[in-house]
This record gives sequence, C-alpha cells and structure tokens, in this order.
Amino acid sequence: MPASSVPDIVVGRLPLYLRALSQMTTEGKEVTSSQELGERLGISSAQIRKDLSQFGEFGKQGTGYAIPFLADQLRRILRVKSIWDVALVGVGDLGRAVAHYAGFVDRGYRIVALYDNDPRKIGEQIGSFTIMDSATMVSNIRSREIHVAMLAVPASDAQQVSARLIEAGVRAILCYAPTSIVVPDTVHVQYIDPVLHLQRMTYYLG
Amino acid sequence: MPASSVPDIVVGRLPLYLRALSQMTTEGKEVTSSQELGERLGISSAQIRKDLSQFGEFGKQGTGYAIPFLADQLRRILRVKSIWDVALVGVGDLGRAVAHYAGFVDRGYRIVALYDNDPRKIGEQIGSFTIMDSATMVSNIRSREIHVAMLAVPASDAQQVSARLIEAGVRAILCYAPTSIVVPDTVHVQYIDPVLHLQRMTYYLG
DNA sequence: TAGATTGTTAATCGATTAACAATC
DNA sequence: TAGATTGTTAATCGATTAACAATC
Repeated sequence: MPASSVPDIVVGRLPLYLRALSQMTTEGKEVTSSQELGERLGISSAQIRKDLSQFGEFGKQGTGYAIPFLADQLRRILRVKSIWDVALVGVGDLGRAVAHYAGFVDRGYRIVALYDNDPRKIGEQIGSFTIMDSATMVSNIRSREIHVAMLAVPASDAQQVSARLIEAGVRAILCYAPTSIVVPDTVHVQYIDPVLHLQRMTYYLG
Repeated sequence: MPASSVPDIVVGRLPLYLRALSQMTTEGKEVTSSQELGERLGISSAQIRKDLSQFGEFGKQGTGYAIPFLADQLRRILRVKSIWDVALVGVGDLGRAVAHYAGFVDRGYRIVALYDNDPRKIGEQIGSFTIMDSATMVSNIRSREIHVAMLAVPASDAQQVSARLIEAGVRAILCYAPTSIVVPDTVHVQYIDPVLHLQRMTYYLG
C-alpha cells in the first residue's frame, strides 16, 4: 500500500485535499466525490482519483468517499495524526505573527520554542513561551528532539541559521526568509515568499 | 518577443530568478551564468536558459548574463518596474504583520489601503495608514483603481470578500486564508498557507 | 586563438486526462 | 435494477534535459 515512491507533486496535493475535507466536515457534509472535491479545488476528478489510488482504495463505487474516513487516512499518510513540535527562529514582526497564529495546532503542528539573537528580545514572553537566546539553540533543539523548524530571520542570516538547525537535527525547514538556502538532500525545505506570488500574478495584468 | 503564450510554470520561476539576481547585486556581482544561477536555486542551467529564451536573448555566449540588465528585463516582463498599489483586507495578527512587512516596496508592491469589519479596529492607525470600514471597500478600491489585493480574513469569509474585491475591480488576489476560493478565470489567485508546506514535508519524515 | 557559455533542437521523461470495466 | 462513481489503463499532453552549433 505505501507505494515505494510517490511523485512529490502528488504529495503536495494531499494537504489540499485534507484541507477541503476538513472544511466539508465543518459544513456538516459526510460524503463527497472526486468530482465535487475537484470543483472546489480547481483540479480534475481524474487527478484526484489517481492521486489517492497511489495510497490505497478509499472510496466506494457509486457513492464516493466517506469524508471522515478519507480525512483520517490522509492525516495518517501525511503523519499529522499526532502533533509535531516546531521551533521558530527569528521573532521580528513576521515571527511574532507566526507565533500567534492559532491555525497550526488542529492541523498537526505546535510551536514549542522561540529563538532570537537580539538581547532586547531574549526573555520576552510570547503567549506561553519565552524567547530564548539563539546561542543555545543547537543544544536545546537537539535535546528536545525537535525535527521541524520555521525560519523567520533576515535573508542574510538564513543560510547560516539553517546550517545550525540541521546540525541540531532539524529535518524540515519552512523558510519565510526571501532567499533560497542550500541544504543536504536529507533535509526538506519549503519557502514562503509572498512577493513571488504577487509577481507571478502581475505578469498577467495589462 | 512577447511570445503569445508562455507556460505559467515558466512565469512562476521568473520571480525566483529576479530574486537571486537582486541578491547577487547586493553581493557586488555584475555577471552570472545559467549554471551559477541554477546552483543557487536548485534548477538546471538548461531550464534557466530555456525559460529566459521564451522572452528574448539576454545573454552573451562565452560570458553569460549581465546581472543589472537581466534583472531589469525581468522587472519589465513581470511588470514591477513601477509599483503596484495593493489593498489589504483583514487586519488581525497576520494582516498586521503583512502591513508592517518592509520587503514589498523594493520588489514592486506597496500597501496603500487597509480594511476590516471590526468596529474596534476601524480608525486605528497602522504605520501611515488608517484602517477603513470594509463596508466602504468596494467603492473605495474602485475609485482608487487598485487592482491587487491581499486577503487576510478568516477562511469562512474569504469567498464572500473575494467576490466583493472582484466587484471592485481587483484582478489579482493573494489569499492568506487557509481555503480555496472560486473566481472567474479573468482573475488571478495565489495562496499562502504555511500548513500545506509543513504537511508536504512531514510526509517524508519517518 | 582557445575556452566558455549561450540559445535552440530533438529526445526523454513524467504528469494529466479520457475512457471504461467493475461494482456499490 | 438503474444510476453513479470508483480505480486503473492507455493515450495524450507538456515539461525537462541532453547535446551541440554558434559565437563572444
């Protein structure tokens, strides 16, 4: 069932399916079809069926997919049935907003450590956590066995900080700094840079 | 030169190229090659050359690309030689952080209007702008001829608010709400949902 | 000139879609 | 049963890569 190698582009769509299914649940729906899901997401029904079939058979001919069951299977596949502890590095405006964001927990992630290198910020309380000195970051992350980190430092620091995160055992980095970082291929990186998205759209505006 | 129809996936890489070139400029570099650019970005040199060739001939055999020239061409292609006025709807924690973010202006975008529907927030000053009542949003955006918007409202409001933005003449929406919205195909939408990226990575973590 | 690197072509590779038998 | 929808196959479509002549 866990096909040896699923294309990453397929993996990238699973969270989208899960998000839509969660939304349907809050709407009180209990069953859906590949067609209905596809219309919501702007994806063809064939693609959704093909993607899901990489992992098993989750539907029933004639009726479609039971939403709670499929959502649960997707959580299992994406490994978010339990909650990942996440470290956040860089507590400027953006880092603060990320730290306050309430939408992580019910989707599998919980920020449990904040680091900054600004002496004026160290010791400050954000929610129920205290900003720690990033000098202690490597040993701290390692001893707590944190494997996921968010990077909200200036672009000029991103490469160096990511190297230290990796040294500490981090294997997945969500990078908010507007820069590309180079990591060993055992480590996963994803980027969030709003300007890239804006530029991609304004290309099309007369 | 402006090839009638360039694949969107190519358009999506241009901002990445521009970002890397800007970075090289701050490093004092003046010339680069498709190979060097590719190493920074984790993209093959052939792909970079192919992508650029969709828009013209910007390099010189034997020497590569003049960074200021290529960056300027990309800015022209992406339409960020002048600055786009942007409306921001929803001024919660996330919206505030977006409003404070200093990195938009030198990359082609400037937030010039903030809207919220919470009476306690309306009138509040954020930087040099005042939060306006979203009841006035449609006429306000239309009269100011704003064509780009960022959406930082709750997921449950995103569809309805985006409809009003479109009614006001907005043609590009950057959606921070964790939901998909349905828009006419004359309108462009891009999404930012950090959890999608995290889930895509934790799939691979044992 | 010799070395380097572009722009482009053709070949390869991979992803999406259409279609349908199976079956609920 | 009849209608609906899955899972899967084969066909199509599109994107990436390899290779190289052109040329700076």
